[in-house]
Amino acid sequence: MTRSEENYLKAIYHLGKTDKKAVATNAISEQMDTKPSSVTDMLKRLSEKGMVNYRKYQGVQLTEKGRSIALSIIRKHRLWEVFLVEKLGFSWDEVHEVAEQLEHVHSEKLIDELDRHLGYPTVDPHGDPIPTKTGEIKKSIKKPLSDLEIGHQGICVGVKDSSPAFLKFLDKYGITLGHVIRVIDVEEFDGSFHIQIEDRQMHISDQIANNLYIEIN
Amino acid sequence: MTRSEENYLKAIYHLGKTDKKAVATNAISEQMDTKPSSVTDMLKRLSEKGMVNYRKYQGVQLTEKGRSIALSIIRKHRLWEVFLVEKLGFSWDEVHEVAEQLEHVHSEKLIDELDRHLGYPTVDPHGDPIPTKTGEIKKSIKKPLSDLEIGHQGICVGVKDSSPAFLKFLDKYGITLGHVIRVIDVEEFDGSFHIQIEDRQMHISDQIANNLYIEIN
DNA sequence: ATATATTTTTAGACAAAGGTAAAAATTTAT
DNA sequence: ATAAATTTTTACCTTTGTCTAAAAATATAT
Repeated sequence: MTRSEENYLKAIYHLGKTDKKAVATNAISEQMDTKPSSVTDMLKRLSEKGMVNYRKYQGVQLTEKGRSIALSIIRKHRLWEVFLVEKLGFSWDEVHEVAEQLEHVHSEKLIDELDRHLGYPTVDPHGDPIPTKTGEIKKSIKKPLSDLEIGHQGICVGVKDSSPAFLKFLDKYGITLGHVIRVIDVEEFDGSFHIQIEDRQMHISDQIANNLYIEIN
Repeated sequence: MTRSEENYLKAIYHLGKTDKKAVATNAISEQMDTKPSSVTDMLKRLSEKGMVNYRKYQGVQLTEKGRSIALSIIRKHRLWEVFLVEKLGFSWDEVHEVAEQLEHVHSEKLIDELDRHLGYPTVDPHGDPIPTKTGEIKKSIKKPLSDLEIGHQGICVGVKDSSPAFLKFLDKYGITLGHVIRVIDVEEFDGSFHIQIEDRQMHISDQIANNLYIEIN
């Protein structure tokens, strides 16, 4: 497996994980920031290798083999993210780029020992589940705050849009990863949210609520 | 810098570090396990980029820029080796291959934090010095046991030939990395060594003595 | 249902990094 | 000082992974 092949498998996994339908060439090209023609080339290569089922003009789906490799890359990515945050003091929004590189280091022993070193974590710093060695993965229990019903609560684990402006907003109002957030009420006329965050209460727009990911237990 | 360019710079550094003369194309090709023609191509590329001084048929030398990059790769390689041994429980002879991959991960913050996490080590698990962030490196203080004078001692830090047969021999006689070894006497007629290792004494052939690296303080 | 728009594929090119085989330069040996 | 041997380079080919431009297939709209 080359690095590029691994990245394609990962992209196809992420694009296909919600519904079980085939993933479109253009969707992959957008996700990977390459041209559709390059994607077509790679899909043929991956198909040759038995990693995907590809039918011209119909999109692709991962085979069992492809899915298993994709999950092993995701496992590595998320374990490294935990390492960077827990051991090296990175903040949750700095880890992605570095983990993108570390995930391609090949060594079974390395990842097994890293897992042990970290105490066998089950989620990464963004609240996403870490696949097991055998490729099992818990369905993500993360959803936008805006999907919570009144009275329900969860832990703030991430953001959808991580623009500097939004991150600055969170900082300003003291909203941090790990905080417990409960929906107290939703305004009828503008869809804004009245929330309890730790020991205080505040109002946020539905746009903000839609960008905040909450983990429910 | 591509991965391949980084590997060439590292190879040229290692081949050139003893004497200050230019490094030959064939030497590089042997070290990197590629063909001389491929080396010539790469030397031209590196020369374009100002990493080496290259004169046709005369070999290459690193420029300041090239040397500095080579040292930063070596720094990363050795810090990762320390990490693998100290934190993940690898043995000193398992780390090389994995460190070869990790050394190409690009992130200044990553390596700074790793250095801190490891307590700013100065040597890797083989006793080789770790270059500083600014590219200074202590001359290696490692030499074969056979170079020690009678009465002198040092710490066993590695082997020259790491064949399984030799490693098995060391295991059998309980010679381990980190042991203090002192030369008690050298036999005139066969050059064999009488040594003190930790709390016991033993006899080893000059061939063995030549294969054991000792660090002197 | 046919025309238009969009998506996907093909064809052909390029750069990186490698390889072969032959030519050129350098070194060594007589 | 030549001849022979060795080293290095050149010229050209291969694979990976990308791109552009044009052609083909599919989807959408009137």
